[in-house]
Amino acid sequence: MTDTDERPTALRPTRQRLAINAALRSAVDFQSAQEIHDALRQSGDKVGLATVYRTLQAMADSGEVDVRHGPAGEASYRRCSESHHHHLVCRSCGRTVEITGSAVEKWAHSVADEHGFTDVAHTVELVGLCADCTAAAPGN
Amino acid sequence: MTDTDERPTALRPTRQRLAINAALRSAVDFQSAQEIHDALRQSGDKVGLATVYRTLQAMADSGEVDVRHGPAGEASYRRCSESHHHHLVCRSCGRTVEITGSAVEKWAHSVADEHGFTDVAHTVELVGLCADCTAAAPGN
DNA sequence: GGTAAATTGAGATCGATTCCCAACCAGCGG
DNA sequence: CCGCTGGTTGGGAATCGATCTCAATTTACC
Repeated sequence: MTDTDERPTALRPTRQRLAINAALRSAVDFQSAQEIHDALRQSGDKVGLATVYRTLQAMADSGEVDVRHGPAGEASYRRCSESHHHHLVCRSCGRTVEITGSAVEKWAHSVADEHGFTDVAHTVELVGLCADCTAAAPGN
Repeated sequence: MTDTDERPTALRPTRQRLAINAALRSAVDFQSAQEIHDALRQSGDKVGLATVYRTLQAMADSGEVDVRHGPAGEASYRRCSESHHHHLVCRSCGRTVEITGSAVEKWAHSVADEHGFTDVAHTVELVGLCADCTAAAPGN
């Protein structure tokens, strides 16, 4: 365990990774891994699909990007602000709003603490109908 | 195009559908389609996997159930309008504690309202290390 | 320049979900 | 009551996204 744990990111800044990062930067919306892969191809950067998935996953893991699942279950990625936040998603049009909720953070910590839990992470997702979709709602 | 309507579902209350509905009712948490299918089998109700998927999808579409996606991307279903409780899960031993948080409910509603969203549902999950696992935690 | 470890990528594989299509079942008009 | 009709079912094939395998390549570092 000498250097075992102090070696979290032996990540090399390879061209592929930089390209993926750039692709994420230039995108405004959530993109699926395949869309990114495709975009990369068109940019002239030859990157394997596996690499895209690996990199995206690593980035999601380190919190550099947000992951979201579409209706079909496929994951989409988008670079996000570094601060911890959650999402409010429209279940009809998919519009996404980043929200922060210090109240939730505190609540999560206190609840965890109350039960003796430590190192707690939390996932919060709000799903509803945005104003537009509410107005355009059929069955309503 | 003219399906909009007053004749949304010529859905027959078949035994399969009732069985699936019952399975959802007896479950407390989100269940994947396959889990439901499996549970149905054990209950003696022979229902095809395809039928489970179809029915679940129809129910999700009509808003009878909520859909959620796990880390692997698989969909899980839960009948909505039920007790809003959440889980505090130990990421090491899997111990689970059921928790409630009216504070979160309120927060969710106010945030949604703030952004013009309506009919908001929320998913909250806390993951951490329970007391025992914290004590036994390796190295760090 | 040379070596070891990280990284890549093409294709195989996996797992979840959907599609296909013939058998089925329920309601009902004859 | 009987057979017709259309929604429904279900087993397995087809899809499709995501992951894994593993040899070749690249990079870091000496």
